Amino acid sequence: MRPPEELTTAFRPAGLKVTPQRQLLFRLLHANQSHPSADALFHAASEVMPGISLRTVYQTLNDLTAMGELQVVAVGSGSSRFDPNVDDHHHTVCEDCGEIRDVYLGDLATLFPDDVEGFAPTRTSVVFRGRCSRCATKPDA
Amino acid sequence: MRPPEELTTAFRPAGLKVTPQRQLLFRLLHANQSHPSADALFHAASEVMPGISLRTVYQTLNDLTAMGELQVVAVGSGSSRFDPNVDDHHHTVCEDCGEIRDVYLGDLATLFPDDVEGFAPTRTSVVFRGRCSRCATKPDA
DNA sequence: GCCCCAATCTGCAACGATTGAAGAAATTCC
DNA sequence: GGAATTTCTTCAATCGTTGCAGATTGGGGC
Repeated sequence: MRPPEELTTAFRPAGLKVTPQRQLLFRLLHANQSHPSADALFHAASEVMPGISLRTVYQTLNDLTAMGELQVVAVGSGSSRFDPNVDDHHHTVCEDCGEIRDVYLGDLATLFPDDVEGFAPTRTSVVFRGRCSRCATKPDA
Repeated sequence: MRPPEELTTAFRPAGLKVTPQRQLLFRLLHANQSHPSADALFHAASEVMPGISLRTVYQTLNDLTAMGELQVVAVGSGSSRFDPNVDDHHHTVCEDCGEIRDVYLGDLATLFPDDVEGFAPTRTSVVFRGRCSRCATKPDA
């Protein structure tokens, strides 16, 4: 995701308005590595701007995703997580606490088998599930 | 997933009862390669057994998953898809029609980078997104 | 074959995540 | 500063899924 200032100047030509709510969300998302859910972001935003609505958070997240500034990480159960890192990368997911982290892998071009007829993958996503370091050292749950 | 007869004899010792509803679902799921959603399965079951409830379908799917007879495939948006193939395998997902197919990949042990501190993946899932052969030849949407 | 108890079935309400719609408020361009 | 358009908030609705309650049924023991 581009820095807040750049997004500000990118929104206007696209016919989108730059509101205080959006600017706040730009700031909260920029370089955010926590892969927040819409709700997590809503709570973070509410601390700074009480009264902001969850609907606005969803709206802005969708706009940013449509513009290619965000990537949606679907980990399965629960809510979608949003990733301002739109590089070609992958994720680890902690099955205990839900923490998601970015992982960079080498070239995956050779991964897809030759014998799959008529399917040419455009995007490949790899998810590693396990326990994060914090949860691994916790007393057994 | 084991064949219906084996599941029948496996359920009883586990304190689970073998009902007509469950037997039907065993049959509908066995060797089913369509990765059906709960709802799709509900509709298929309803044709054979009108009056069967969606709740029962969910219940049975959850039981089978807990017993390790089914795998849940979370493709992101929409509903969970259930896979009676519990081999170590992966999936292609058609972004047009939602079709899911199984893909067998070689050893992925070397895929996870060494430099990720404190995370040891227990399960790795790879999803290839693109267009299936049928959708690829369709007039542009 | 019959009984009894535990497990299951159905129907419905409730839940979490997300989106639709309407009216009030704010932003942008001139 | 003003008009037009977008966006904000609020509230209801949707979708997928689960919780609950009461009626029903499978199945081991007799």
